[in-house]
Amino acid sequence: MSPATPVVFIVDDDPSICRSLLRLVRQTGFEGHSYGSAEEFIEVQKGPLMRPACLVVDLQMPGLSGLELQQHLQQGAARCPMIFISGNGDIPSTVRAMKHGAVTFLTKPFDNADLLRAIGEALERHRAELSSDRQVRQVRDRMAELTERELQVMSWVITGALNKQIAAELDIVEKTVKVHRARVLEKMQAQSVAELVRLCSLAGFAAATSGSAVD
Amino acid sequence: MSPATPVVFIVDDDPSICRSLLRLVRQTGFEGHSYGSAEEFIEVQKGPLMRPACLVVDLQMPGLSGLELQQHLQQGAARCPMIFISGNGDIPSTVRAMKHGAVTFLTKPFDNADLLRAIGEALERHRAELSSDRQVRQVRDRMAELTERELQVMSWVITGALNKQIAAELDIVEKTVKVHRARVLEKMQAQSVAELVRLCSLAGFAAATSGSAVD
DNA sequence: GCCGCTATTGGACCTTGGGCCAATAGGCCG
DNA sequence: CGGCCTATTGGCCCAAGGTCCAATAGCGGC
Repeated sequence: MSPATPVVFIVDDDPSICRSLLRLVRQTGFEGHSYGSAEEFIEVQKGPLMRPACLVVDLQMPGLSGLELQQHLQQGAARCPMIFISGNGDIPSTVRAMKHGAVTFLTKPFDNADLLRAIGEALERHRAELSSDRQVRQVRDRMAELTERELQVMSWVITGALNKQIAAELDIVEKTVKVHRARVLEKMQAQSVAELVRLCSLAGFAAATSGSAVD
Repeated sequence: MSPATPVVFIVDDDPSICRSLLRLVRQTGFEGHSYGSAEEFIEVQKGPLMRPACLVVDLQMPGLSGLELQQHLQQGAARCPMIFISGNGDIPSTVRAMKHGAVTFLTKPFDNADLLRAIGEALERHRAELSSDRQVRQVRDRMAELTERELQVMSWVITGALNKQIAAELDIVEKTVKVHRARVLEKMQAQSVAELVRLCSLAGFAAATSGSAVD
């Protein structure tokens, strides 16, 4: 929850653009780093980002293009919102970038205020994403400590099934279910079934074959 | 769940485009309707859409533009995915359309296959949206039947609070909480607290001041 | 004033959940 | 082979949830 300074990464093959943008973001109070190519950025920024960040990237560059960089990052660890800038971008590129989650697509020459607005939005988006990811990871970590049996029991508990029903389902005695259930709540650090349900839904953990009340 | 034929609305001020697109979508097996202006479409399509639908709309039109139509629909009942087509669209328009949820933005002349692909995606998206909306509406309807007191009790029940705690919180006797709790489960058609939690989270109903296990 | 809805409470009774202590059995590792 | 972990079960007991029947009180409407 530490308010680490947001960082803005700039990827452009034109050094003068890099310098100019760096100056702008630093003046605004962000940390800034620039890279002359997508490959260079990928090389340097391998691990997952631990603080709010965003990318300002040129569409056309020698080597990997902005769109290719976007695609590359989406399946990597260093995902973060991207802002595209381009001197002569086209609509198909814009559509593709936006469909893949770009914050915006600016055409040169652009207004500094527009870029800063976009950066603000990107950082905010990333902040929310990081926070959500942290929660999910935390829940997943706890879930990883469960034994296979406990996982099975949990998947039934969160459907609202009674211990008796779970016991029948797993072909064990009700007493055993109680033991597992208790350990599940303990390991998951949930004070109640309601909270357990919440945690599981947060982590995208599906309940066992349950009948939902809504079609 | 009836597999009603999907419908494609076409909004373009050029009658020949309308005719041509209508022919295309009808040939493909969809129902098609065309309108010569955004206003005309708005006038005809007031109520909420009950089956998969999408809009193919020209960016520039006399009167309301495609973007303005998009904005208008977003706060109305007849929301549905939009596909923009334009002879001379620009990147800012594209960005704006995409940020507001457009499926894609095609430039004339475009490939029929591209349009059909986009229509397919739009209809699929709308199908999912309709299904999700239906669920939410169903839960909301049930919730609307709850008395104020029952609503209060529910908001505590889904935090996992004990009847005793809820009683203290609302300054009533535990017995009363049990009565409300039972009526809540009945009215919400939930077989268990777990299911109730799920329903509430689906409908975006927040729990009472609860302490979550995740920060 | 009577009726219906809602909120509230009481009591009796049964079912469930959960904690505590203890024990057996299989599998894995040093 | 003796620990350690996991799964499993038993008994005992208490707390909490759920159900049925019943009753009082306030409030708006006919």
